[in-house]
Amino acid sequence: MPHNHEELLKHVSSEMPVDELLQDLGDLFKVFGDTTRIKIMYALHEDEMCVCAIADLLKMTQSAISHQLKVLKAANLVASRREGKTIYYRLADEHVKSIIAQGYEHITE
Amino acid sequence: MPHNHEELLKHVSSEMPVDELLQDLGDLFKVFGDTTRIKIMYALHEDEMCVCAIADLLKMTQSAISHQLKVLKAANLVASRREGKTIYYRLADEHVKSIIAQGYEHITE
DNA sequence: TTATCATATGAACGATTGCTCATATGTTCA
DNA sequence: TGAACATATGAGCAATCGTTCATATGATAA
Repeated sequence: MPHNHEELLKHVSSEMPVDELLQDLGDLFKVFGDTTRIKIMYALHEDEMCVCAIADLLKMTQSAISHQLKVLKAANLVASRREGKTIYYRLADEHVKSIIAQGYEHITE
Repeated sequence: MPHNHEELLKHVSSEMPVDELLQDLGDLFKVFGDTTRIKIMYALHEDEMCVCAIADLLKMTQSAISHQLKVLKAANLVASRREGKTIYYRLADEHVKSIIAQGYEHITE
């Protein structure tokens, strides 16, 4: 007969956040889970940059960068301001830096 | 003529980590970027659990959980110990908790 | 207005991902 | 040894993802 975890499950499931929140958490980290987006966030670490500067820096097309900035913005990880034709992007808040910093710590042990 | 960012790019690129590290960072967060894996890590937040208990908790097949645990283990996010037929998984270190906590803070503002 | 620069966006395509299903491996106990 | 349990794994498939390409939108200056 398979073994029993009723008590454990009762306790653990009472501590689990609701599904919607866990889904949102996954969706947030999914945004961090791409090298291009990580690079963009790293580039914005110190100062705002315009789209074409980011594209130059990463040696990628303007379109690809623009698509990814949209993803980052939808997740509230970057914000932007317009100045004439140019649009400058910056990190939206300090969470971005601390999440990346924690990840960095993990992989560099 | 397109506008110029030479100075900015020179500075920013000097501050960028090497590509391999940025790739590793992306790969790490990719692991966090799935609801099933987030749930598993949350379940292990307080105590170790065996595979079938996790499967019961999440109402998913043993196979699906086992596949995901392999991913988590490859990323050094969980560790395991055997006790007879049963294998117990636990969080590998405190980084898991702090990364999730930072993400949690971000989405709950 | 027209030309040019900066950025955004939609469709399409190849690559990756997460699950299922079937089966293999490993452990215990009779 | 054989049966039952716990877990792992490989193949296959649908769904998602990230890029490219073509084109649209928006702003500025002549």
